[in-house]
Amino acid sequence: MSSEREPVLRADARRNRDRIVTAAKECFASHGADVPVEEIARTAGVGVGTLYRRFPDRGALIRAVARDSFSRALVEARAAVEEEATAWQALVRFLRQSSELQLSVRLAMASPLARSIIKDDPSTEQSRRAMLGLLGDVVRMAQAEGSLRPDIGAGDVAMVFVLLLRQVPIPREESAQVAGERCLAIMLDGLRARSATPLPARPLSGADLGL
Amino acid sequence: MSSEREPVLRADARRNRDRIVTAAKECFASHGADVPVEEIARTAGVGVGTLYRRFPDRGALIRAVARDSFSRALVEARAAVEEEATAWQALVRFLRQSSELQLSVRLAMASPLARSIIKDDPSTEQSRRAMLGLLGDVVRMAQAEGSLRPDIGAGDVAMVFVLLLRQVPIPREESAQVAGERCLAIMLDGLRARSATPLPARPLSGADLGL
Amino acid sequence: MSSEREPVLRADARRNRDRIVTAAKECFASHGADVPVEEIARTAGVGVGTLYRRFPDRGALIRAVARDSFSRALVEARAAVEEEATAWQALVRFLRQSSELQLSVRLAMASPLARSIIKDDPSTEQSRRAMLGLLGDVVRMAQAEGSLRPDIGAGDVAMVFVLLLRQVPIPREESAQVAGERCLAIMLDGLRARSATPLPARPLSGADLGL
Amino acid sequence: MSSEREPVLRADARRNRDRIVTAAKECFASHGADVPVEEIARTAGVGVGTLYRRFPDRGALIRAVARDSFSRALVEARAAVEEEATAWQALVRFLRQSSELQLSVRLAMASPLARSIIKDDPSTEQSRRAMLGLLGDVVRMAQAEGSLRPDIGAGDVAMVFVLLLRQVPIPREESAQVAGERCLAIMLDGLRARSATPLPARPLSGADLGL
DNA sequence: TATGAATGAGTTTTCATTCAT
DNA sequence: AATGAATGAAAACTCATTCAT
Repeated sequence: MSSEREPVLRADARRNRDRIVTAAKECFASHGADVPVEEIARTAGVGVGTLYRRFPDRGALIRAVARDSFSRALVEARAAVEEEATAWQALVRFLRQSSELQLSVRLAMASPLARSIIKDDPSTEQSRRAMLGLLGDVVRMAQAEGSLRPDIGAGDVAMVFVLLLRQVPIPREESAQVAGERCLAIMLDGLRARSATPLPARPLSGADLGL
Repeated sequence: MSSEREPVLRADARRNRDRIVTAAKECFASHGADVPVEEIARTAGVGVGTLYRRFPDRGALIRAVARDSFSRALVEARAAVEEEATAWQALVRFLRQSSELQLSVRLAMASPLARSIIKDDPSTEQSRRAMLGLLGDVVRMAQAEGSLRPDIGAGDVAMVFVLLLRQVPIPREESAQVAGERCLAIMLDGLRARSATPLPARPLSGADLGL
Repeated sequence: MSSEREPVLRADARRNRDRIVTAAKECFASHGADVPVEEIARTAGVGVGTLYRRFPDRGALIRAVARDSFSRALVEARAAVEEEATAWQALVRFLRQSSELQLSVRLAMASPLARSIIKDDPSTEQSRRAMLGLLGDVVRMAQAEGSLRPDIGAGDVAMVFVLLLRQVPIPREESAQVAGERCLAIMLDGLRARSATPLPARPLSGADLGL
Repeated sequence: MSSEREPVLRADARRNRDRIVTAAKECFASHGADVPVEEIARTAGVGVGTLYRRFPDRGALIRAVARDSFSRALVEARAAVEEEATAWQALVRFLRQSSELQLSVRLAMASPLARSIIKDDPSTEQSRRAMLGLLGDVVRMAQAEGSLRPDIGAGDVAMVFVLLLRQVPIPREESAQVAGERCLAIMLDGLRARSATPLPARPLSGADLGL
């Protein structure tokens, strides 16, 4: 679902493009945003030239990965809203299954360069907006059903969302799993309607966060 | 409080060393963990040669920055425990004033290399342990005074701590301030004793997280 | 009049070939002898594959351009000899209308590679010889009619010819026109029979110049 | 005599810089304007890094070579004016000893890129202007002494000058020598006062040629 | 000791040429 | 036969690290 100016690629070229984006995701995740382009090419099983034909520089690759991740996350978010019985359940699933975004966001934080590249990309921007809109709906519905504290805005949820995204890499697999769940549970408890301590200032919108 | 094998430097050499560490912090923060060594030297106002005399390689610099940040954070944590009236207050201050650690932790996440360097440094390790011990004390005290939910361990608090560290860079200054406060408040609500929903698994220790 | 082993091409293939040679001329002229093959293909409106089918490598293209230019120049030279009333007039027209050769010669000078390619091409070589023979005739005739100084050989005229070819690119169109004419006039004055100062050494033949 | 922003280099650095410029001249002359940077470095006996420290890209190198050549040519031109007995003699020496400029000019013509780089360089521009002024003086003096035809301007001489610069590379050494001399002699005959055929239009100034 | 010049290995990037569609 | 995608060798360029001044 990534689109740069795609003039409809030949089937094989399309396949290669996808393999490259996938490889870039993996490489960025495991070796950081500065992994040699050649390593990405090797992982994708193509020559560097092929990679450069599609992505003129590292920035284009970062953009493509971000677009891909964001658009997938959006798809998932929509599914959550549709399939879950209550708004609160949708919110929980939303927060829990944020993994699709993990990579790009981690990437985004990693280098100032990547950050600015992603920030300036209209396509990613669009996904971000759409997601924010969806989030706003869910927030309102959850507050209407009385599960979410009322002094909360979509921006606040987005922040929690982003915080959860950036899970610390924890050595032991099982611990990581548990830690993630507990963290989420603590956050959810902080978001629940009952028994909340009043928050400072007013509910944040996405705009407040520059989202 | 940074120590590599510090043979007590002459006053001016000492000054140089400090300027370099400070410059490195700034550069890492603004240009990422891969800023050219030369840029750091320029920022510090010294030649690369001088920098290399003190820090044989990039790893040494990263280590020094991490040590510096961790030790400052430790000092601050001790002050919090000493000066605050209740354990809960200490915890709040602890979580709120985590800024000193922000840079190194962000750095730590940025590149896998930096991560391993920091992980393997005994001096940072020591600060980390000390801080974890302190945190354990405060957790127990806060639970004893009934302010902190009982199904929480020092590891859980550490995770929340780290999460808060990685605040998203938010464009508008005021929003960033407010957002940070609200996020903290939500988390604190999630940590409060009253009205908590049971958490999954058991309380996490620092060891669980590899800390 | 270009021939490599031309097995008589189909009309459309022929058209393609010509478009490529023309495009190559343009590209060489505007971007130098090192313009990417792909740019030439794009200018010609064909794919690289098509270009490579006709011209196995850059050398073949250079050769083709040179052949084309030389053969056109030869045609023009013959017309000059036939149509002008006096040998001097033929010489003047010869020198003035050298533009057809401009490109290839500029190209020839541009890169040592191109130089050697052109030098070794039998077809271009043949045109060169024919032109030199023609030039020798005209020189003799002009000297016989008393218009050209006697201490001049075909080689000398060729040199002047080449010199005039390499007109400096002059910004303003009108100036360029005038400058060219004046330059030519000065040279012609230097070549005239009357009043010439004796030249050093002996008349040069084409062979002297490696032509 | 080349200057870019030279903050006074250390003696050894200066020496290296000069070696690089010299090597570049040689390499450009023998292998064209596209000779690999590494070859230039090797010829100069330095590492590529050293070359890139001084000259951030090929353009800087081209500029430096052009500056060097132009400024040397200027020095030579001044000497000619000072040391020769008559203006005509100065002019002859001027035209004959143009060799200093040969390389840069040939280079300048070779690639459109190089051409624009040289054209836009203020330092070279300055040398060009100075030389043009000098030429104007000599032209006036020579016309006053009755040796140079009166319908000639500094621009015309400059054109002849440039034409002579671009001597074709002639295979045999001795022929090249002779050919150059004869060419010069023919041109001089064309420039002489006596017996000249009126030239078209009016004397050209440097401005007319965009010089 | 401080400085910044030199080095060259590692990366990025381009482009001639081949080949599948 | 035409096209343009893929390839990889070659060239450009960067920067960590060493060393002469």
